[in-house]
Amino acid sequence: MEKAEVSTEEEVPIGAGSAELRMWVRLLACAKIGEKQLRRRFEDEFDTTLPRFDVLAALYRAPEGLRMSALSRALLVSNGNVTVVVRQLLERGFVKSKINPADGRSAIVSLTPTGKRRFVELAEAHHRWISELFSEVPVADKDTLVSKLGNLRTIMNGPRG
Amino acid sequence: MEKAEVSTEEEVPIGAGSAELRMWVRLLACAKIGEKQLRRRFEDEFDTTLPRFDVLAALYRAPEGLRMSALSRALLVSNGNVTVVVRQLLERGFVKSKINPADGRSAIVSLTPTGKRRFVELAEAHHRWISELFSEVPVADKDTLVSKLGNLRTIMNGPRG
DNA sequence: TTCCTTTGCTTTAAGCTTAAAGTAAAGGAA
DNA sequence: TTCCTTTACTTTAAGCTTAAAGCAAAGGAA
Repeated sequence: MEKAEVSTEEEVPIGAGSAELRMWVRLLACAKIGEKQLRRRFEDEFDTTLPRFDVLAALYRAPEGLRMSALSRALLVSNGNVTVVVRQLLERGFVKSKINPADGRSAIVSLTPTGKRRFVELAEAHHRWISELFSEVPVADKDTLVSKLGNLRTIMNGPRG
Repeated sequence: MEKAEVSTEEEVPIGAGSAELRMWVRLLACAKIGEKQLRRRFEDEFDTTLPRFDVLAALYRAPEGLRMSALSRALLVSNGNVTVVVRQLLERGFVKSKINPADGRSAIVSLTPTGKRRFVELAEAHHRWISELFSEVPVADKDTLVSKLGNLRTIMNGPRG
């Protein structure tokens, strides 16, 4: 075969000229490339993962602890996923969990002293990797991207978010 | 309840003032929000997944077919992953695979006529969802982001990519 | 030919992720 | 009290993803 006419309107990659589509494809590519690097480095240098780091980071910013559902919302992942990742951190002694005295259904998760030290260690490396990854980006571009991506996120978080 | 919200950044954690870090956090948040929406819609409306769509898209742009390793490179995923997703599409009759006559180790994967029609259908919906998702973004911002994200991707794909 | 190395792909083990179903506490209403 | 609904979380089934190990063809070298 090899021929098999396409017949359906557009011959060339559908929607190739759309600014929205090109913006999305590029955004996604950047995110994937960066995530891939960070994943590999967390694995190689610290034997941990990005999701675990994300949980530690959220808890570091909340010294009083967070409920599971707050973690889920903050990290944009499902409840079930938080359960899994928090359990791994519990097993490693980086977080602790206690029943919410005000509501027997919910737990309050927070960092242990070991977990705090661990996060500081990971965060320094993380920051270093990010700086390195973007070291060749012109300062003006970084500022533009910080600003425009901030607006974009706000819009994407909107009603149809 | 209702309290316990976490601002996803600038709470004064480590490296809070860094433009690189803020850029990265925002980029990642946008990508996650968008992916979540697309995943749900592909599932709800077409009973398929984003990775399958990505493979169809790559093959649609290569009428002569692609080798597994070319797919892997194009989609930024591992070889093993391509094996899995291509198998699912084979089972559904959307792609076909033949041994590369020039090299008995490699296969050439390409769309079937059914697969072409399927992709056109999915791509139209995909384009519609993206347009909708970004409909409130000012045109100037879209253009800026297309441009700056293009540069960013080039840099990230660089030597330490 | 026989060996060795490289290359292309598949399989496997482990971990991430989600939606949906399940469990259980909370908070009322009757 | 008993029942009902909501809320918080966990479990499960299914699928994505990777790195590493494995297999087999290709392409030489001896």
